[in-house]
Amino acid sequence: MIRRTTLVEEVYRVLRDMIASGELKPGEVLVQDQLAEKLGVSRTPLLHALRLLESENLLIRSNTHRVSVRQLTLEEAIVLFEMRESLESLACRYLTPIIAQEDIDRFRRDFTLAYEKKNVEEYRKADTAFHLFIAERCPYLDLRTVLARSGFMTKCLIKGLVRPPEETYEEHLEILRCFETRNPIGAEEAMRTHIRRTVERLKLLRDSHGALEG
Amino acid sequence: MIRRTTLVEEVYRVLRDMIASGELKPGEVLVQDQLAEKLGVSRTPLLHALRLLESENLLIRSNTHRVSVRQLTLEEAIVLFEMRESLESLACRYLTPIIAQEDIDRFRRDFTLAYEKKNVEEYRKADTAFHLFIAERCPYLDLRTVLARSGFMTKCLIKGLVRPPEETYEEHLEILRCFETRNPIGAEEAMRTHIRRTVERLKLLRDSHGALEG
DNA sequence: ATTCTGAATACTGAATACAGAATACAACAA
DNA sequence: TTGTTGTATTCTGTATTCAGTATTCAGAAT
Repeated sequence: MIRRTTLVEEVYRVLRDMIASGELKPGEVLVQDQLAEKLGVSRTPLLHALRLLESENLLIRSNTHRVSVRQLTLEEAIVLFEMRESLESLACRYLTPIIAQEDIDRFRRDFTLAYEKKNVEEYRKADTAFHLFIAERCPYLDLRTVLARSGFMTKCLIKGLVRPPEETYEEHLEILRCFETRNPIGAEEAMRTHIRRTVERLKLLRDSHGALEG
Repeated sequence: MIRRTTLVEEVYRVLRDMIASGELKPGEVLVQDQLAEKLGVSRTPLLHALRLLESENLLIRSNTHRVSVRQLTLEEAIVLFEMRESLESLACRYLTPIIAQEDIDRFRRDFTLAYEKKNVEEYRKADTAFHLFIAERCPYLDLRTVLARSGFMTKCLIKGLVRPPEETYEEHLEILRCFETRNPIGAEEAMRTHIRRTVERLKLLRDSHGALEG
C-alpha cells in the first residue's frame, strides 16, 4: 500500500536529523524564514514541524515565541535513562511472547560478531539497533512513542557507548536468552539491570564532572 | 509577567477538554472546516492543534489524512497505568526532597476530610489533584511531560476511581509520610505499590470482562 | 439488479498575504 | 555621557486562497 505522507513529516524528520547531527546546535535560535528557505518549503509545514518538535521537548519556546534547540543537561539525560530503565524493561516484558526467533538470532549474531572482532563501531550500531528495535516493535502505541522519543533524545546528547562492550555484551545476551525462552519477567529484569548499570555509570560521570567544576 | 499565548494553545486545550468530556467521541472523525467554524477560528491554528493532539496519540490519522478520536482499549489503559507505575514513582523520588510541607499538609487534610465524611466525589477530586500535582511539580521536563499526558489519557477512559477510598486512603497517607520524612526511596515504593494495586484491579476487570465476552 | 466509470462535491496540505509584536537603531533630552 | 523615545525592520501567528486528493453520486454498461 502507498503511504501518504506530507511535507510536515518530511520537515520534521529533517529537523530532527539536523538536531541529532549537531547541525542545529543546542541553544541555537531558529528563524522560520531562513530555515524555510534553507529547506526549500514555505513556512507553513515548517511551523507545524517546529511545534511538533517543541511538543517533544526537543525545541524550547521563549515567552517571545522564539524557538531554540533545547540544551539537555547531563542531569536531564540521567532522568531520561532512568525513565528508560523502567519503560524499556516493560517493553521487553510485552515483547517476549511475540518477538520472532529470527530477530533474536540476528541480534545475537550481530552482537557476537562485533564483540569477537573487537569492532566497537559495529558493536555500537548493533546496540543502537537493538534498543531501537525494542521501541519500534513494542505492541503498545503509547509505550512505543515514549520509548522512541526518549531514546532519540538521549542519543542526541550521548554519542557512542556509555559503557564498553566488555560490560554490556553478556547483558545483551541475557536479554536475548530470556526472549528466546519466552520468559517475560526475566527479560524485564535483565533489561532493567542493563540500563540501571548505565544510569549508575552516568551518575559517576556526573559526580566526577561536578567535582571538577566545584 | 504577562504570558504570551496563542490561539493554537487555546484550541489545543479546548479540544482536549472536548475529548475528556466526551463531546468528541472515540472513533469520531473530525472535519476541519466544521470544527474551525464551531470554535470560531480559522483552520490554521486548528490544524496545528490537531497535529499536536495526534502527536500525543489522542487523535489518530488514517492513511487518507482523516483524523479521528482515538479509541482507547482497556488493555491500552492498563499499559498506561503500568507506565505510570514506574514513572510516577520515579517522580515521587525526585519530588521528595523539594515538596513543600504546606502541600503535604494540604493533601493530607483533603484526603482525610473527604474520607471521614465518606464523600467519594471529594475524595476523587483530592485523588486527581494529588496525582496531577506530582506530575506538574516534577522537576524534570521530560518526566513531567510524559506523566501529564499519560495521566490525561487514562482519565479520559476511566472516569472516577478504580479502587474505593477504603483501599487507597492509607496508601496516600503513606506516600505523604515518606514525603514528610524526606524518604525518597520510601515515597517511590509507596507510590509504586499504590499504582500496582490499581493495575491489578484493572487486570481483574479486564479478565472478568473478557470472560463475559468470551 | 449489479458493477463500473466519470463528474461533482467535500476535504486536506501548502503557499501567500496581512496584521501585530519584538527587536534594533537613531535621535533627542537631561 | 546616559537614558528615553520614536521609527524602521524583522519575525511570528493567523486568515485566506489555491491545488491536489478523497468521497459521493448519477448514469451507463453488463
